[in-house]
Amino acid sequence: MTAMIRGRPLIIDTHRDPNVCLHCQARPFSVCSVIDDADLQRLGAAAVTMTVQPGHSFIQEGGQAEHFFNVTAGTAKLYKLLPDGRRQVTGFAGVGYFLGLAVSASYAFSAEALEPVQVCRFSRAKLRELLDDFPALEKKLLEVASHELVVAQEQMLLLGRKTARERLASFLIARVKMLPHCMGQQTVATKERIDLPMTRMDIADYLGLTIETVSRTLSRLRAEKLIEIPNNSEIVVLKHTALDNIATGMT
Amino acid sequence: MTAMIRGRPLIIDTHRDPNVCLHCQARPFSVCSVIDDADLQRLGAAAVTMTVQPGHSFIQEGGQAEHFFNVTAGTAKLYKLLPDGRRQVTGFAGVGYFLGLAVSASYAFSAEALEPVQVCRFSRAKLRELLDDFPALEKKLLEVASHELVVAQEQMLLLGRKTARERLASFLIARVKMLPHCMGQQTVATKERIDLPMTRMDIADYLGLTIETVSRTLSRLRAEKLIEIPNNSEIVVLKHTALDNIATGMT
DNA sequence: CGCGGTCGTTGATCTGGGTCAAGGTGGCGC
DNA sequence: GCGCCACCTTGACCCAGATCAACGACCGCG
Repeated sequence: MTAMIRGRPLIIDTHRDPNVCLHCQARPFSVCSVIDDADLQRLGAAAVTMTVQPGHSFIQEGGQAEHFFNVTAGTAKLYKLLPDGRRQVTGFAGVGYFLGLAVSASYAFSAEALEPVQVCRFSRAKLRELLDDFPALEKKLLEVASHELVVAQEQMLLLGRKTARERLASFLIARVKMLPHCMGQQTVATKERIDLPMTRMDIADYLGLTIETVSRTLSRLRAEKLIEIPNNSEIVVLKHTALDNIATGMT
Repeated sequence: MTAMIRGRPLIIDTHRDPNVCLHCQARPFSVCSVIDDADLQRLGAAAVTMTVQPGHSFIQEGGQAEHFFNVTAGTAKLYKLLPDGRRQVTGFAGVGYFLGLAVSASYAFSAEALEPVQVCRFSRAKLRELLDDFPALEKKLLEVASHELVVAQEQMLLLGRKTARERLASFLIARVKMLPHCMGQQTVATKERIDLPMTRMDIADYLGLTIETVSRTLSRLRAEKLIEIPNNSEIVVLKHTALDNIATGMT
């Protein structure tokens, strides 16, 4: 059982149920989905679960890359810094996200919890063992990495060539697409509610903008009745297709 | 032997030496390096070699992703387009570069030859077979993909947060780093000659700038005696460390 | 309930890099 | 050799988004 001690950055869970993985709600969304139920105990034995409090980091850019992580709850931001403090958020890691793929000796980015984050931590050596024993896991990781690459290229297009308006629209549409798919018909006017665990500053650093531009642009989209902003951590997409057209540069 | 027919975009080599891979000069730089000499014939049999003339594409964004490619000679640019023609070059693929990692049904980017490019082409099915038979190859691909991800994150930092001057400096330093390492001592004043197979337009599209800004910024670096520009396809780095400081935002 | 602090919004102004425009340059074919 | 054409450079001006500044909204705490 995980001890939930407030005020400490990391809480490492020492008394583990050998069947944690079997009941893990993150499994269907993560690389662990390729491991059979029968083998899950091996996986569980190799991992340590950790809780990271908001604002605290569990990966530091440039630090020794000794571990791999799998997010099982919450959201973290991944970012790189320049010496003078300029920040680029390279992504947000939600449930199921696999972190630490960088094979070099040190991490290429930092990871900081936005909400209380729970992760499974694997040592480099343990992961290697698992990969040798479960080729399906290695295949899955290659698949995940390939997908990440596609996403990264899309983000390069955004950062290099899109306007502020297009960047915000792209961000909102991407967030809508990662909502648990509702089964009902998708109409043009369907209300889609997005949860934003990150601040405006994080969004700005993700989109290569300033906080003021993010704020102004969202205000304008609201004035145009494309979105609603019920509160700072929620946005409702009112006109999905219109926003999608803006996102893809068709407006 | 490869027929070198000018004026056609793609030349597919049909009469192949079963030992092409054994003598391939690109092997040490490519994923093929993990395959034993004894198994190289299998690899060679699975591949078709192709020559692509400058200006011609061998991968189209959105097209059916049926093949994987390994560059064995020349350089290609990889890019994504917006509907109105805005372009983002996501990378340059030189000798040894493995292309097509995207596991989805269609390619996420286009690839166009800058110089005559030679590639080995594998069908999706053949590659899958090879991956199943040579786990080392799969490991290597995961390693390559992970490295690509690190590079992509670095490029996001560049596109999102660096100034034009820092972008050009980063580009030049990255090019210097991929030169065949000369064994001599690296001094601050060491002349390092970079070959640029791409146009200023390609560089601009890679760095998220316009052609004019690239030109102006290079002129300024030349005026400051940090670089020399003997001709349009070559740049000599005169002050590596000064340029490196600019690249990393320390100036 | 008031206070301080963080986060977000909005307005005024500034500027790095984009846009528009006008040459320069060099390689290639005839 | 000469002219064409693609590529590059340089200058003048402009604008999207950054910067600077002020204020508002919300929340936890004493």
